[in-house]
Amino acid sequence: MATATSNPYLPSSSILSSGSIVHSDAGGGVMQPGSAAVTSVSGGYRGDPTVKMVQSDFMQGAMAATNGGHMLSHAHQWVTSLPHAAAAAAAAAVAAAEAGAPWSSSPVGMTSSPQQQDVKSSSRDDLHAGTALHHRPPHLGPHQSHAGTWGSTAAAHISLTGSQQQQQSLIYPQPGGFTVNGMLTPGGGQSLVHPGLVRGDTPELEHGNHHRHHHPQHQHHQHQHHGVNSHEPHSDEDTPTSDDLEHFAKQFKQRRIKLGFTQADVGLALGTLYGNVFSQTTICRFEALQLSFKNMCKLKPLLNKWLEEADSSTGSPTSIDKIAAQGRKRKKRTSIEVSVKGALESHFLKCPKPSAQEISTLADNLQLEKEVVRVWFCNRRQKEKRMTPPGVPQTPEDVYSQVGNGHFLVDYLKDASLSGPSEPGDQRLTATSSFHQVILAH
DNA sequence: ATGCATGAGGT
DNA sequence: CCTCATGCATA
Repeated sequence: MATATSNPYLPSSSILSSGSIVHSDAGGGVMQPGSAAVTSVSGGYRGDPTVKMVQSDFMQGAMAATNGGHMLSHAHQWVTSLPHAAAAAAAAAVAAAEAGAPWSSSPVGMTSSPQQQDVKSSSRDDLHAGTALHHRPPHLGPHQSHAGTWGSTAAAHISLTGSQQQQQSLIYPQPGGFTVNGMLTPGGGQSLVHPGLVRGDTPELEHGNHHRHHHPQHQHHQHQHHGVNSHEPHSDEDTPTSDDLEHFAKQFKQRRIKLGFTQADVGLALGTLYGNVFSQTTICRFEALQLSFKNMCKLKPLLNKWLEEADSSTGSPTSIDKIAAQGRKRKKRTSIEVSVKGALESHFLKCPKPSAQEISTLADNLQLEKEVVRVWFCNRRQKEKRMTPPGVPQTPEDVYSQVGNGHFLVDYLKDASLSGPSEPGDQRLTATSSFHQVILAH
């Protein structure tokens, strides 16, 4: 890492267009009128005031037309406003309206737990003291109520499925006991971080060992509760099954919550414990089984370990450092309008892997940067490979209802035809264990 | 909880 | 350019 190139990301393209109004399309329309695709701004980091721009555009909701190629939604303009001097206010970003996709639109009762992670805003250069953010609730907890499955193992070696091999061997501090969490910052302690230092490693996982190519697919057998205790892949080398993972994820989440930790806390703790920090996002995705099978396997041991220590920690607060956000220049998240998403979705169904040229054309039609479209497809493909299909709740019942109004899910067939050998080895693995599996009609 | 993004590896 | 693992920024 260490790419110190600071270079503001400038959207060069400024397209204009006619202002056709009327947007709004069914689908959810939960956005503020007027702004369709917005790119929210974000302050510059370090002493680099970036240009902020706002793209506003209006469009009509024309979508669906897959081939026709006239689903355009044109018109959008970029407004650039230059920040000058300390921009304190500025943050305003706008709102994007992406809302859920058709299939995943499940309002769900999200637990709103305020937690933010990270504050950045140093207008000046350099660091500033960290802000205090946590106030981790005292984990009171009666730890160890049931050691159930994985609880007993004293030390889970991180040997996972062979995905990650070396890597975190360096750090492995705190042998027995102390705290696992680096959270619990006792009011006020905060630490900064050394960017890039903590994790000097590369998660390399490759497909060196191929042994877990059995996609469970549709197996709806739930065998849990082995009368006695036996289950669980004895933490050593064995590839967990989807069921195992599903289970583990569930238990994990439960314990975590019981102990009073947030996903972010855990991610941070993992970093201090093993040297691999993870974000709230990753933990969240793990719990929701939204990672690839391989990735799940890789993370499980780590989380397992954390869990063990977590409930054994008597509450000795050990503060540690946390990672700081480094000054990086990230392109502002582009919000793609619902109708545009619909169009993309349609194309995706036709062709998950459009050629560069096709992407260009599409981008042109939709008036998005080509890169944006390319990335969209990449992400879309990734989604398709996750363990838990998007939007599928954890309960079978809901699945159906969801399906009812949603539609396509997985299906997939291998590809590898079309341009050359695509898809290295394997990697797909859909299906959690008990439910779902495709519907897809088209 | 998720959408869009970045980057490391592979081809 | 893709795939994959991850995460910032958001809703």
